[in-house]
Amino acid sequence: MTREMRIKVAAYAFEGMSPFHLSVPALVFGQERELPGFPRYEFHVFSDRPGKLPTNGGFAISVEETVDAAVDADILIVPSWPGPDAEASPRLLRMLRDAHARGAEVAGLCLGAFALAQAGLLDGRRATTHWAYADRLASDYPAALVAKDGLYVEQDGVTTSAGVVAALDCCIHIVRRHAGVAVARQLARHIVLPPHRQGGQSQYLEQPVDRIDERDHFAKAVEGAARTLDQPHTLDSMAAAARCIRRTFTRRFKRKYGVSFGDWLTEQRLYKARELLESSERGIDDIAHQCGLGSAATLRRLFSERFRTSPSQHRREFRGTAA
DNA sequence: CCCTACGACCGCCAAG
DNA sequence: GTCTTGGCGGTCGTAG
Repeated sequence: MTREMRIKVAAYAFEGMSPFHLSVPALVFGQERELPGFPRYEFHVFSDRPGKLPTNGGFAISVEETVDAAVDADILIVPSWPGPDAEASPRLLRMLRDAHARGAEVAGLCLGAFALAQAGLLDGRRATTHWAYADRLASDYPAALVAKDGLYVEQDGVTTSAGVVAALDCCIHIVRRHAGVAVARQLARHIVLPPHRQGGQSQYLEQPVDRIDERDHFAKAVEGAARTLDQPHTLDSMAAAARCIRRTFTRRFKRKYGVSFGDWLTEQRLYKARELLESSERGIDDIAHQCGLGSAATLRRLFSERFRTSPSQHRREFRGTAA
């Protein structure tokens, strides 16, 4: 994206929506910023029925543009959605499909994922939504690959984000795609947010339970593994720590976190590896061992599968453009 | 390329 | 009747 080009961002609004959801993209895309390299966004809010739109926040907003405002948008955002059963208008569905087909970014924040799903954009793609509705999304749209961990998920220009606050992480991610890591980090710093929060929404799900029940062996076992990623963790060792049989551990883990233990462990290790790549000068092999990934070869393979770039390339990009 | 060993994963069913 | 657990066994992916 060149600096002179205006990037048109269109966000969908509806009656009774939460004002917070709309203000997240507005915060990121809706104002000029002094940051060097920050793209010039042009922010539009549109609705099926323009006019005065009551929100659930006790005040109304005035929306002037119709769905047609999205016809040439570079980024199309559905910041929220009335509910899993709400049906998108044919025009909105067409806009979503067309936007994706012409290469525009499409994002569904929080329940907005349901609108994207209705448009068929989540078919065969990784996606997420508010944790309380993740099961619903998965069962209503079996073709969508619903991930229950992670704050947001992006594939092929289709981005969905988890709970309410993750929308901000998600919008910053979109900026990162357009303007690079450095600009995204500056932006994040400007609006007071760690440059890239990670850890998955599972932690929000589990924390209250963990605090209430101090003797929850299962939670302790998982926390222990997360703290000692450099060490090997097998299902047997985890089961022993959780005081149950292996099969019970895998079953409980899958139910609580939505992914298998192995996949979760690898994910945690890759996050740690990326963190070390960014914040230390250690060699790749050293980092691989620190993260329990065994060897540099394994780290390279998994890293590129997960982040679509090599460890050294990631480090170079992060350094090269860092502010 | 195949083969083997091993661990992870998960469907299934019986028992509590 | 239901929910969870223990346990079996088959399949799959990976390392060597």
